[in-house]
Amino acid sequence: MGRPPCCDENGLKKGPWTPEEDQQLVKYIQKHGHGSWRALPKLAGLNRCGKSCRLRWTNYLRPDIKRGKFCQEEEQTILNLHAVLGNKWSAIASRLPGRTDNEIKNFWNTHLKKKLIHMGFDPMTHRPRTDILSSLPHLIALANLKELIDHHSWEEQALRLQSAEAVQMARLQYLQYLLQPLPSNGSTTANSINSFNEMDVINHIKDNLGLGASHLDTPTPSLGTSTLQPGHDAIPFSHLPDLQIPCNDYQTPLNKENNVQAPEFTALIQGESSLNSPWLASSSSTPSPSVVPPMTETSMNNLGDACSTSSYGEAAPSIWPDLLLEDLLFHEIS
DNA sequence: AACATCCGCAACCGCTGCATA
DNA sequence: TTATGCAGCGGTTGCGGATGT
Repeated sequence: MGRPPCCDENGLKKGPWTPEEDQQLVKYIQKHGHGSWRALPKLAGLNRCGKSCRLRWTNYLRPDIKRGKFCQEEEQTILNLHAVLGNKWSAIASRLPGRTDNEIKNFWNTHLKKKLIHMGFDPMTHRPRTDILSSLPHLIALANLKELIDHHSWEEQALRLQSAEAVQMARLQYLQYLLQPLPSNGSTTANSINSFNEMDVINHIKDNLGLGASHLDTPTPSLGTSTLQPGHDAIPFSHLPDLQIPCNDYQTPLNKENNVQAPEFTALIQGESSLNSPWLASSSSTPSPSVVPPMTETSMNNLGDACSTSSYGEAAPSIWPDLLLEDLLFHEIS
């Protein structure tokens, strides 16, 4: 409370540590333990503040630190834990032996966060982003998810239920899109759904599905074979609590009332479910060149099929973008 | 080859929570 | 109960190397 920064005192050294300083610190701690961090620098003969010494030790010099790249399992564990705990880096680090909170935080900020964003997820909520353009990859992934499930007997019944839930979510996204303005490019007017320019919508769909003009401009399907490419990145849904934990009252990640000792949580943080999931299994054996699985003809159909059997559509307002997108996504291409 | 930009990481800063007097 | 000191945490910064132009 109102204390001056410790390093301001007496011109204590800041910045990168030299090998000599490292050696001095390690030597002292190995001999005496760190004891009081505030007292340590003087005792160890270092011209540093205690805080700096503590950080250097915990983040770099500690003998049990594991160095090198994060493996697939570690990455999945971080995703799982972050979905539950949020930015509680030290809590996450405590579940990853040899990794420091700083390292995990850096890895999150430089890799995982971007990855989730690219896949159409909000990195804070781990849920699909609410604007359609950024969530298109997610919708694509959902469709592929269903396709995948249809070709696996693996926990089929349970996953079908989850798939149905996911598809419902996709439909919700879709509706949300209809209720949001497109980014303005001069030809559209914000906040007015009736003022959407038809070509804008079509172009956005084209751009974001990565489809050539022919796919939308002609009725001939040319999306290639309908196989899910195993080399592509795993769908990250396995870490989503509502898809993985049989828990109806899941709340926000930061809600301290979550019972983190529940067996479901234990399974979650150990990545049991996700490690057994077919997409992780398929991706772990192959490098992941692309974040977004490709949309295939079959996955398009699957998404369409699932949506056509849902009751959600009946409640949707009957407006032209609805029909247009239904056509584009579910009928025209197939 | 030179310069600009991007990226990853180590370290710092400021805040919070806990222990203690 | 309040003030103080400390350790720990999370956000942010800045440096150096890698990559692109």
